[in-house]
Amino acid sequence: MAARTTKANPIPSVWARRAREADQPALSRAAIVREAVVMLDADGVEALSMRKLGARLNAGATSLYRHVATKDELMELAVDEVFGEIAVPAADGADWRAAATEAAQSFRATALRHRWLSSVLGQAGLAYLGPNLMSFSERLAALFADAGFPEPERAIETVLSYVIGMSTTEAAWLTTVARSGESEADFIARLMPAAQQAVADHEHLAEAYAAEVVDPVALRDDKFAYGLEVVLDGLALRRPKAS
Amino acid sequence: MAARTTKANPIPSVWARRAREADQPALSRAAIVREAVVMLDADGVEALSMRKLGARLNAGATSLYRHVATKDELMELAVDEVFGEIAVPAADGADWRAAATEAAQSFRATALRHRWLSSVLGQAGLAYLGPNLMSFSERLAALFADAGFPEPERAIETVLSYVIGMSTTEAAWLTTVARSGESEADFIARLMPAAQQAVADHEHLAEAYAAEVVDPVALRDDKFAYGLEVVLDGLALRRPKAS
DNA sequence: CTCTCGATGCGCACACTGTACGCAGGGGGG
DNA sequence: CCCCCCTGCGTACAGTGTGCGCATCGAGAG
Repeated sequence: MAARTTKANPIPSVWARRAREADQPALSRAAIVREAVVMLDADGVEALSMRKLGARLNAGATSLYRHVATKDELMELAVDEVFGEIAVPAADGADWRAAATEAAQSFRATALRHRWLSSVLGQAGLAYLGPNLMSFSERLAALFADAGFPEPERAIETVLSYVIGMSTTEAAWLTTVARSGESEADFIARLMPAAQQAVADHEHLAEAYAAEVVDPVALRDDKFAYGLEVVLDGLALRRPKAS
Repeated sequence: MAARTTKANPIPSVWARRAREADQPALSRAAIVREAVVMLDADGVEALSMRKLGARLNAGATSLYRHVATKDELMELAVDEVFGEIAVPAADGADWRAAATEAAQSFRATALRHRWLSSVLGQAGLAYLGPNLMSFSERLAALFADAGFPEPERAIETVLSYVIGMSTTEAAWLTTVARSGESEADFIARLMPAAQQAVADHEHLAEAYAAEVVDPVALRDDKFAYGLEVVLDGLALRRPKAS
């Protein structure tokens, strides 16, 4: 029956001819990447499969491969996509510390908003050459060059390493918390007995674990800011004008 | 035919009864973890499967599950295993900078020797409570407490974040290089044209990419040492005795 | 000695993954 | 008008982690 059409339209030229294409902007690399980021944000890196992503876009899994060579390439694109969210202030020369702090905070916020980012970076690093990553680096370079650092890349790598390391640790922690389904404070409370026992015969650690955590979010904010100040102090010592 | 035995011994009580068990120490959690680390080192994190690991140990895939609850747990154990390789000097009070530097270098060396470490840390963080990770943390805490820092954890987290971030980036880069099959210098040489083109209209980046890389290994060593000095300088400013 | 029991290893099966391949259909250029 | 190329998809394959139940074996009880 109906030898011409395989299954979609029983009769050619009916009411809703290609109605789907009208409301869905078909399939495009941009739409795929956007939806992939949404899925990654929602359920983490192990929950993103080509089949599920295709289904979300009203498409078959293998259709995606017309726009994206491979899943790894998709991840590269997703990484570059979220790098576009990081705000690096333009170099205005005056207050490089404030600018660097703002950039670092923006990076951290992005990494915590997209908790899969760090783990993907760990597998592929910053070796990508995506446009957003490029302009991110360029703006950072401009900032530190403008501040008078003779080797801006060194400064960038130092502060970026700190920010990446701290954000990675935080993101991993928050992922663990999220998997438990509890609030961060509840999770900590439930974990405390086990942790204190594990730490019992390590005197310095026991001391560190003794304090009660009242506001975990503020505590993490503080830690990040503290370390950032340390790094920026160390860099300030190396800025020619200063000494 | 031989209704009793399914397939292994055609005749009971023959010459080589249980010969295999004699030379192979059976299967144990320790042996599994050890071999898993070997496989991870050799071919990276995506090449480790329970089937292949089982085969390497003359065992079936599912036999491993008698000793390890899940693959994730195996990875936790592997992480703790390699944390045992990191050498943190005992606190001797005098030269905390030298001790911290040694610990940081040892961490980096371990992370580069086991390049899968960073990517796993990105997925699970330092939330593990394994014994080696515990004593690693304890020794670090002792070191900084002995140096007179009032909040040793803050100092630890700062320097550790830097070290993790830098090591992660390096490990990811080295993994990319290794996949190409070329030496690091050759890979860089081959990449230069593409990189310089991608960087063409970013003036500060172009400047940074202009220099020729003659000894990539030494360059990476330098970068790491530079950033580490920056961080330690920043910490030194906060040590009570110093100011 | 026999009998039983707990620990260990393993084959099978299931649901799921990334992706190669070749076919169908529709829009744009000759 | 026809043709061709681009896009989407169904099928298929090799591989994954792991639950389940059975076979085996060493040790201890009678």
